[in-house]
Amino acid sequence: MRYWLMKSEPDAYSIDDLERDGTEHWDGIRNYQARNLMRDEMEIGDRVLFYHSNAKPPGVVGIAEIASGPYPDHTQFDPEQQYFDPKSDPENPRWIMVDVSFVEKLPRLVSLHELKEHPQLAGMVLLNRSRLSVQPVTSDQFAFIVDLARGAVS
DNA sequence: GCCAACGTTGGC
DNA sequence: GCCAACGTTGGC
Repeated sequence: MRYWLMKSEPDAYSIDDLERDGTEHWDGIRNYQARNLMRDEMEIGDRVLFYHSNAKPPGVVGIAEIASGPYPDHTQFDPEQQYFDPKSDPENPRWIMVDVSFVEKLPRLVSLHELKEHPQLAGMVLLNRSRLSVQPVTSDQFAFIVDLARGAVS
């Protein structure tokens, strides 16, 4: 199993929205690196740290899991949609998405500020090339952050 | 709202 | 293929 971190702006879609919905398709990814990870690396059952970006404060708020393989993101073909891509060929869709299911909310938010304080996490993609909205985390990083939220480490 | 970092586009 | 211009992300 692999581990991931996925960002969402809570004003657009929060962990509470995912808890309510249970499962949601992760549309709107328009970055090739993020797309390639979803298309080539993710597997059903992989665990995801749900991260609130552009939030006060930004941080990890919950756990989700990958619930489908990759399939075309329909929003790329709809001119009414924010994520419309006129250059994408319906015969060979440029953008894909996966389904994500709610697992649990963490007992507390682990803020970006707090993540930066732990040398164990210094290698996180989030803390280095922070713009990727879908990024891998190691099993150790994943476990450490969940332990932080649960008060099992400090 | 600012702006640094980064990604994409397109002229050459 | 280079790189300047432009657009987006996301912390602050």
